[in-house]
Amino acid sequence: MDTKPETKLEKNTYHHGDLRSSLVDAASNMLKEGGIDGLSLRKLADKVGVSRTAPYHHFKDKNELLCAIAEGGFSRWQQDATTIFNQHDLSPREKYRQFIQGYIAYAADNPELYDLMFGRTIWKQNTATQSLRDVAYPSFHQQVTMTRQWQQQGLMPAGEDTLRLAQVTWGTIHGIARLLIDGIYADRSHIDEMCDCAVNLFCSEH
Amino acid sequence: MDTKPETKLEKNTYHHGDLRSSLVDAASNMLKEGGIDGLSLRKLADKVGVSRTAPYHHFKDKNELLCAIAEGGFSRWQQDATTIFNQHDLSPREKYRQFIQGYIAYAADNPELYDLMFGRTIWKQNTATQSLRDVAYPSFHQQVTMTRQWQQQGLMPAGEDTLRLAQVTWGTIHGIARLLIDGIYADRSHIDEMCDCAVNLFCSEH
DNA sequence: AGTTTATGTTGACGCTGTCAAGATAGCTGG
DNA sequence: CCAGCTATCTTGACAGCGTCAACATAAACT
Repeated sequence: MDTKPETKLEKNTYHHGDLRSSLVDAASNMLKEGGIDGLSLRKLADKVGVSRTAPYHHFKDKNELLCAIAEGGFSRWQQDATTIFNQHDLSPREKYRQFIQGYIAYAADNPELYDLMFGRTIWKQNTATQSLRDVAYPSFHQQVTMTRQWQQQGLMPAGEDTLRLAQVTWGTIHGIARLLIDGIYADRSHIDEMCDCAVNLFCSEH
Repeated sequence: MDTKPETKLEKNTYHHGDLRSSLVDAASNMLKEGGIDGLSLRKLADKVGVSRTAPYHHFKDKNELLCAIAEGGFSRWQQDATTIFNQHDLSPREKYRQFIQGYIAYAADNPELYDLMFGRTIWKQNTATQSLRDVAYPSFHQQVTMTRQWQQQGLMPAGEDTLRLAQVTWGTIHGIARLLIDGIYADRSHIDEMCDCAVNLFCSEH
């Protein structure tokens, strides 16, 4: 409600006190609004109530700030994913279906964040922070681990190489997610049907 | 070899004569080098040998120029695709495999162009030119037509809704292509194996 | 208490896309 | 052939961007 950055009381001190996390929070909101290009360090500093270059004492450049935001995105998705994965009362097939739906729902609910997490801005230029890598790589690797498990459960063809199978299946849900958040699949009402179709293709048993 | 834009002879006239297509050509090269963000209208004008704002007499803004480049990309891919599709001596399964490989090869060979053609810059903001739509929409639709044919040939499951099946299969190759060109799948040497794996999953007969 | 270190500020630079206004050349009609 | 119109190209200007350098303040440590 305040325009001034007074989270508690009297914050008109010279030092902000908690600028770094305030920046990440505000930047996450700005990202949600206008995407990566719409996230301006100058507007961000203005919104938090500091001068233009204050953020540079907490992030080397815009890329480091983006990596910090992405980090939060991976943490939150990791939570969602494990929640789905710990529903032991579901059949493997149903659990896989819910995983796919949850994945795409996360992307559809946070399109700009997903674009940041899995887009070229960070990975193509190879500018990921070490701490981002520490969160992201396990998330990538988990896809392979889960695929191996699905193969052992007889859900997915055991004959295929696990890594290739994981690449293709993740590629599928990533591709559908991207086509949605990039505005090519405009109709969001058929997500569930697409997920069902993908499950039918990938999973043998009914 | 020339720094001056003399394609034939004496072009030091006030009017360039063929500026529009020169711009699209040079812009396509710049796109290939530095991507969408690296494509600067000012540098482009400089490279072609005109002033900063000359391009604005041929394109309303940067978006219109990007749409013109994308248009060329769709035309060229359409040619590649029909070439593959007209190889009547191949089995349906082998033809599908080659289609997938050709698709991903096109993306991998022209990563920035592919990003432009199927990325959010144009489609998310809904800023596609009419003439771009006229080329792109048939290309999107062709995916559905081909899928129906593959279903009729018994290559793909006839029970699935054609549109959903097309969305999922295209999503798959699009997703793999994106993960490659966005730098997440760094190793390009396993593309063929991934394509084979996808074909195995999607196609019933062996 | 004095010095170092962390943090915040103002100024400046070069880059970007794009609008406005003026200059030039080619086309079209009398 | 010449007047006028229009398409094209020019320079000037503006706001916005990321980021570096230099300086100011406050906190922390010796």
